Amino acid sequence: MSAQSLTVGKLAQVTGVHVETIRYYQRRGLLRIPSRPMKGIRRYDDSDVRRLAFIRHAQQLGFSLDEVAQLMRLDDGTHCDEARELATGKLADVRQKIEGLRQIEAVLNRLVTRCESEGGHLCCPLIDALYVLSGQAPTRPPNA
Amino acid sequence: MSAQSLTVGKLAQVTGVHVETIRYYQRRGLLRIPSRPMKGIRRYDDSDVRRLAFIRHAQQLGFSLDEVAQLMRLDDGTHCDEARELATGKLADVRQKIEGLRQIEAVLNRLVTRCESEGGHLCCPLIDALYVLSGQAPTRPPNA
DNA sequence: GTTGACTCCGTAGTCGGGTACGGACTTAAG
DNA sequence: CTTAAGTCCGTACCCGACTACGGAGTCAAC
Repeated sequence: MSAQSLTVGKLAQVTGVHVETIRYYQRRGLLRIPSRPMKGIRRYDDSDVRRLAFIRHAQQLGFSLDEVAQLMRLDDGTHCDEARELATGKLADVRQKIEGLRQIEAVLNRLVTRCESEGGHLCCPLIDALYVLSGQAPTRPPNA
Repeated sequence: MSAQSLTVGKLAQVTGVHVETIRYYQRRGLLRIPSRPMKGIRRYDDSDVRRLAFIRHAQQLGFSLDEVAQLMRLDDGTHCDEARELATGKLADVRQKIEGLRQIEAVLNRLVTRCESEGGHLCCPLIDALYVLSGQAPTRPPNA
């Protein structure tokens, strides 16, 4: 059931990507804009379905749309090195994020545990700690 | 050298938080707005310095500004349980993010490794894989 | 008493990845 | 032939956390 000659609506349906999002990707240059035959409706095919899958997969691995565009431009079999470099960089980013989150996890876990044991009668050790906290956790916590 | 009677500029200087950001926090209700004596200039003190530190620390642990506001409202010693609940929830979030990133790391690592060994002559295994990738990685990859 | 730095305040813009709206058009079904 | 659904297109809006701008007022030094 591979797809040939789909309308945007159908393309959206089979890929699970909203019509507006498809148009957004086209504006961003991630997806071709098929010509419209005599002012008619644009038609999409299997290659568009595949491209949308590519975009989704790359996004799931943490690539931004700009990076996805870069990757697509490298898709001619002769730029394997560059693609690998991009992925290697992303892998480093991911590992760094994991490390940052682990530090956060440790601090948060310590605070919660302390709070549970010391309990809150007249003060909450957790909230008190937030005023003071030394620079253990990364300076760039959320996202980045 | 604790601070008393600072101007916004000085407060910004000692806390490292930009003046505009301080005003933004005030608009969001995270920081008090001292009254201005006879149309003069607003004065800040040590408690404001401490509050800004609180905000920064909580942010570093991944709390949004709305959550920081919540935490601050709980700072009277009698709401330790609620605060702990917030932190416990955040801890769960962080762990989930770590798990997601670990899956991403694994996939990315596999792709890069495969790409290195198979090398790119006429095709790049990495890019080819992005078209196909089965749903291994989390559906919500970046941030979230 | 003037100059220049700083403050106050409202409003608007930034980034990334979309989502929503609305009018004009085309197309398929009845 | 009409009507309803779907398409096309531009534009504006959303989130969160800021950042920038610009005019008016204030304050301290010289």
